[in-house]
Amino acid sequence: MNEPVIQLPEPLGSGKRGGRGALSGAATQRVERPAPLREAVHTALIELIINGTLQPGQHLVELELAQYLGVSRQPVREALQRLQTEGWVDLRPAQGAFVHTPTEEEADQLLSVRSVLETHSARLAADRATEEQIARLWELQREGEALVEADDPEGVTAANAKLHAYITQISGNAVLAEHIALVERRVRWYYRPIARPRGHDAWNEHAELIKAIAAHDADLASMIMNRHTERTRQAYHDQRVAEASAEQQT
Amino acid sequence: MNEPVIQLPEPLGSGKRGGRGALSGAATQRVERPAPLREAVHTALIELIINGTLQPGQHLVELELAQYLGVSRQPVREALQRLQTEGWVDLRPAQGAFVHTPTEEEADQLLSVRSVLETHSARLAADRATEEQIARLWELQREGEALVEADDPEGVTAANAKLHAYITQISGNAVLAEHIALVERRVRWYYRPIARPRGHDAWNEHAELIKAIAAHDADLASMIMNRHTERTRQAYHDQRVAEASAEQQT
DNA sequence: CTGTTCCATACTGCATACAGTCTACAGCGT
DNA sequence: ACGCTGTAGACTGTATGCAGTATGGAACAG
Repeated sequence: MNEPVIQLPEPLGSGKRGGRGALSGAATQRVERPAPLREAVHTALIELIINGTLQPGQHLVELELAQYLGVSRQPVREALQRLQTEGWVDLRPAQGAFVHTPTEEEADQLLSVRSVLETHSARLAADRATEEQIARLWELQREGEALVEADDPEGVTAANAKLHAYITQISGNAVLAEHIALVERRVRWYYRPIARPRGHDAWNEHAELIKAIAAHDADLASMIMNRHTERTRQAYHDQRVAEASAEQQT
Repeated sequence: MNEPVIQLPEPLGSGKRGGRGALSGAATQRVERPAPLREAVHTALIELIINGTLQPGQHLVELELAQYLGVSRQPVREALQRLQTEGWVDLRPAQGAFVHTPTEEEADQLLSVRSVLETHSARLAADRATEEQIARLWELQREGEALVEADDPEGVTAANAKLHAYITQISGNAVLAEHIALVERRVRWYYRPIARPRGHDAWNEHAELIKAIAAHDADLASMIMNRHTERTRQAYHDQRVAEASAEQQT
């Protein structure tokens, strides 16, 4: 009825019935549990949603996904469960899974929550950062700046995520990190249609932030991060508005 | 091997094979989707974990749970998936589900995250609260105070949760509400062993908070909520310390 | 031509079946 | 006595089967 016409690099459950990963033989010293198929399916589906292969609102038929990914319905269902709690799909009883449709309001709320969490993370990071970690921050900063110069939006986005993730790591609060990661991925998705990341100014703000962390000035770091994330949120807003008015003129 | 010896009020999937809820017949105008079994299982398991029937570290054997709840392994597995992403259980590949073991560190991190989120929620609520909502807040406040007077710890805890939840609702940020709810339930669990909620002083703080919200003073409301949640965190800490030293003397 | 009813089909939700892996214990060797 | 190896049982991970419901379209009435 529908026609996904989606291409997969490799069939996830590669032939073998037992479905154990290809690396079963390599008996490295570590116990190295073979990752269950559901994990792979989960990852694959997020990727498909983020890159737009699976469009918002689209009905995800379990059997189709299963065949496409080369597994049975079972792992697919389990992955869908998790995707629902993470906000990627909506499970409507007796109807199945639908790719979640992000609303403008929800995007704003996500950015707001992210702002709060990241601000707290910056505060904690300023308290705890070691010299070594600060050095690493400057390293990430230089990498980011280089990518801005090279005008590589994809790279800049990745570098940005990396820097923020590292700050979160420094903060030493795993629960906080989990929640940020959850929000972060969804933001990245919502954000995608209007992709173009902020350039020089964002990274200037990063530099300020790192300075504050290096000085262990928690209040300042927190303040800068708050301003930083709120600006991203504003940029999102402006873009939407611009988009809307552009649409009017068409 | 193990002996859960747990008693269930009623068999979840009550006989009927199709497993549809008992309210299938009542054809009210609304479409009233029959809630899937996995939902019921999910709720039931959280309850069992919170009330201590399922102890931290315990191995959850799917078949046992299934039989106990009167369903098959399938809905149990799906519920476990969700429980994992929500932090209630750990799924070890090829070994199964184990009730998550809360560490002291993790509890502190959760309280910290909750504090940040609730603080933000209070700020937003102060901005948006309507007269009607404020009236409702005072109502909840009175209920809570009454329960404190009546020395009903269970009731106080519930009233507390209700008040906080309502503030979150007023804030109008659904994403924020989700995250708070996620953290909240785990906190309640971790907190349980040292249950006794703070009494009068907590509710005095609530009153101050509601006043600030009623005055639409976002900064003040935010400040009060921050102090309030941090105190709860401190209370948790003190209790742990007291416990530890008490144990020493034994 | 429009609106309604009925039916076929597709898909979900749940249950069951099967294959592979982990664990513990018995038996053997040292 | 102690450690190693082999084997049986238990449990997970995955696949398949089955019943019930939602949906779209055809047939029919107005």
